[in-house]
Amino acid sequence: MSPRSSSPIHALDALKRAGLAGTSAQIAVLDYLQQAEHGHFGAEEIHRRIARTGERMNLSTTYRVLHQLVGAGLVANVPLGKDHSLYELNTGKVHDHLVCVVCGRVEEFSDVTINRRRAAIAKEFGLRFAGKTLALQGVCADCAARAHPARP
Amino acid sequence: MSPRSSSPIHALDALKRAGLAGTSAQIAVLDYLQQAEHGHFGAEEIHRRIARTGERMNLSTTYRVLHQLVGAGLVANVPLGKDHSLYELNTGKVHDHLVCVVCGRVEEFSDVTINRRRAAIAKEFGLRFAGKTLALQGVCADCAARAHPARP
DNA sequence: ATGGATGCAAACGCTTTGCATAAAT
DNA sequence: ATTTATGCAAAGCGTTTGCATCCAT
Repeated sequence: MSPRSSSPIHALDALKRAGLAGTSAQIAVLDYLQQAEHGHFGAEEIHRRIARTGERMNLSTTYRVLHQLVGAGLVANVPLGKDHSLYELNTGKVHDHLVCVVCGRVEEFSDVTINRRRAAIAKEFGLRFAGKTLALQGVCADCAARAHPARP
Repeated sequence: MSPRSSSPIHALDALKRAGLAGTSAQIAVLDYLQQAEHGHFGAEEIHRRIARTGERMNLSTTYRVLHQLVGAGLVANVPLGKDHSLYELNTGKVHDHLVCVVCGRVEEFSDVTINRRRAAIAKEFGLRFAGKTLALQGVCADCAARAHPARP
């Protein structure tokens, strides 16, 4: 893997620009999410990973920070189905997700046709658009192969 | 309103055909969902409404029955966003939902273009399609008007 | 000294479970 | 007699909250 080297300064910058205090907890969370761009994580996981780096932080703080970051528009919380919602860096790009129900892997995609229809439909129903949830669930190729090794 | 008159016999029929026992609890739940076709309800709500009819049923039984019905394909559980999932009669028709984040109203829609793109994308990613979640969230016309009565 | 951020523990809402009872075949 | 469904109460899970403390301005 080639994780872009840690960028706590960059994170601090972004936090300040977003009007947040830039506490060490905020930095730790945002920094982790930035390193793992295009990664999708549950709050527990984020917390656990940060704890591993030595940073000592309470889980409730992780939740609180996550809320702040979402509020500030730096992070997005994506509902991926029932009882499954993850946090990701908000890149500003509209996209949706594919989720493997076996291994939990998450991929992103973006489809202009879907996006257009989606907007049109909301308008049609007089819905002042506020958000969307689109996740395709299924079994990814790897997991399918693993389940039926006979027929790869 | 014109609620099609109660159809416990029809419900029992459907249950038997689906291989379920057809207990009074199962009948009550399915019947309620059938009467309210195109309605969307949380487990609590279903339970409460049934209780009102005199039928005495425990909430956990409601959940268990709901599971059975979903398993049998008679009912679908639709995740409508974070911490929001409702049960609806499974009519077999593919459709998605619009949700008003203010009043909670749920509308259904079905868009062939979206459905097609969705299938194509899943295939493209090698995802053996298993399900989808699409809900558009926003403020419905009524709630918008209520919020800004000056500018209807 | 003021306001926000934190840890901790306790509460939360929704859902599931264990177990003993009851019903149905 | 065996299986299946039910009620009840308790636990579960992920998340949120109250409160006292801590930190930074």
